[in-house]
Amino acid sequence: MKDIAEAVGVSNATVSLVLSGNCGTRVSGEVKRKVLEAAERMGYQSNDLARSLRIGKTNLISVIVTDISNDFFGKMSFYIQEEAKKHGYLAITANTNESDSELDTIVSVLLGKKVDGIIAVPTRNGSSSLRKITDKGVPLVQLDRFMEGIESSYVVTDNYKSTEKAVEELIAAGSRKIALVTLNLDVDAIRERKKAYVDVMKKNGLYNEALVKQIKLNDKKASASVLRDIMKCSPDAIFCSSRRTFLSVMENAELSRFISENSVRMLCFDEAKSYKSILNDRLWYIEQPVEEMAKKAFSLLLEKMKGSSENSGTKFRSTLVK
Amino acid sequence: MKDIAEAVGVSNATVSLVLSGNCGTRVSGEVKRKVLEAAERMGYQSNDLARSLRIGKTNLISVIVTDISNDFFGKMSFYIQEEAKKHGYLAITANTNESDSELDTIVSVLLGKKVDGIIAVPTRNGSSSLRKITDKGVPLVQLDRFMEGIESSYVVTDNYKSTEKAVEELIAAGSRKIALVTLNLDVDAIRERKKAYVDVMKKNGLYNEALVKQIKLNDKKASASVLRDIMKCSPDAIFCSSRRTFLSVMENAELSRFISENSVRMLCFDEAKSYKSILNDRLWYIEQPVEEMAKKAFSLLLEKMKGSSENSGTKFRSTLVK
DNA sequence: CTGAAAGCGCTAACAC
DNA sequence: GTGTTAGCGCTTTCAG
Repeated sequence: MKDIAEAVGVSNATVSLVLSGNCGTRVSGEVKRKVLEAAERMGYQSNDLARSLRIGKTNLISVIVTDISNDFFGKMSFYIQEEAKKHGYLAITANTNESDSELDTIVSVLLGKKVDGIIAVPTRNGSSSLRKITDKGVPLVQLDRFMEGIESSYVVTDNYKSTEKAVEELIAAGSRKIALVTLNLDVDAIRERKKAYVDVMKKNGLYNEALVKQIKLNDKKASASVLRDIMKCSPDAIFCSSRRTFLSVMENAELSRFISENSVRMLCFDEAKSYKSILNDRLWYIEQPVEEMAKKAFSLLLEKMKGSSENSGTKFRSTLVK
Repeated sequence: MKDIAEAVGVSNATVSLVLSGNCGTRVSGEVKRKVLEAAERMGYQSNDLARSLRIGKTNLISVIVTDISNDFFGKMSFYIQEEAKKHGYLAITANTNESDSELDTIVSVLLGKKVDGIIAVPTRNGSSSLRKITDKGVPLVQLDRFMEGIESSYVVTDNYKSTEKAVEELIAAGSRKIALVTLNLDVDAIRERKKAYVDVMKKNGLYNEALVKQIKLNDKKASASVLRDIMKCSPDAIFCSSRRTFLSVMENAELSRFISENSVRMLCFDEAKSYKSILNDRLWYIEQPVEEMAKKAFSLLLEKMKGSSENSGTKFRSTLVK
């Protein structure tokens, strides 16, 4: 910038005014043209570090998810990024892999980078990390899951109701022995889905503990044996309470064969479109409105970044795709 | 930091020395302890903007890919991030969606953020954007594809040889009418895969132009009709020259049924493990050594960030998984 | 062992 | 319309 100022023969300040576009009529057209020309010619590249340091704003936000390889979060972060871009923000995605400690280090890094706001999927015991964010006065929006007692807005889906409806329809369609495959992940979203399943099954006199299977996040061997057990109780339908469990089921060769040979109905909590071509009508899935959720999450964050201290939450309704 | 200095009763400089860990014996144990205690108590959070501005280093690198929803690039960026973390860098991933102009704006943003280095998958006509990076003296490593005339190291796989071998084995296994499904994407990697296929087919007197199909990146309708055409020539094997084309094929209900009913062999350039449970032995895929590539890419970048002006390239060998 | 002070590149009063 | 200047929070010589 200094170089440009010298080259054109004006002051630093003038150059800054022109380049940052904050110069209404303050700078003469002549000078303006010269400055822009020189900047172009000299390949000027602004320095955001200095700028952000000075103005106290980075135009950087971050979305922290628990599993970036999960398409739901992949899409979510994609849409948030798009939305952020529209408003002049850069959104970077970070991945905790469901680990509290990783969440904590990520939060530290982000606070160091002076992000203007954070959209985060809380991990099981991540509340202290989240509190670090709000303590620093950095705007926060919780996504997909909700932790009480944190000064933040949130965006979630109605896990209980969506599951309830889907399982009821499964029963209405004739399924009786509906197995549940869930995850050893103690967060509200997963808990609610299980609860809805249990409630509906009990209400219909179909509940049987043997039908409930839990697979372990980081223990493939144990999970494989759990999956084999499913076949033993010969279910006529399997409800996978997350995409992760659904994929585990489908990628298990034995179980996958069992499903197609016995025309077992599948219900997946989360979009599973690509499997429609194999399972056809026997696959139903619960689709969350990812794009709207992303937009909402960003707009809530934006409000807070603009200075609102109000916290609000939105619970979205999912749809059952048959 | 100023607050800590005041609280403890020492100077700014001393606090900085302690907190940044650059204080061998320079600071007395007593003072050191006090400073650390005060920092903890007051919830000190360092400001990377100021620090980076001062030392001229951000410890931030970026990996620019063309399609983050593609698992190959997803894993790649994951492994690069892991590797970066080990060396004290934060790696952020950006997505060009194969667009030259998006690449260009991303590069501008990153240069503004003063990243210490960039690992990028070039888009078709992205050379001018890449040159902006090198012109600023920012270390660059090209990934997956290679563009001549850019001052950078690179990491790619041997697309030609891997394809050649795989198609030859397909023929050895008895396939005669091997269809090729490729993409309208004019980059070296895709071109080489096609060339290898054509060469091998011709060498074996099996080449037939009707077996070569090209689907369009952003035109689902046109692609669907192309896919239907494949069935007309009743191939006994289909070689998909990218994961993207493979998924298009598998997600097309008609074609997918055709494949299973006629026991068509499938060959996919890229890992496609999850489809093994459906296609079993009839699916072969070419697996690129993602993790090693990621590590190599980062280590090449690291060398350049440490000041080496040498450019080197590595071509990895893929393996055929049956 | 510790403090004073300059300066990274930029912006925004305020002065002219 | 344009220039001068202070200062964002930190590091790092150089003096003491």
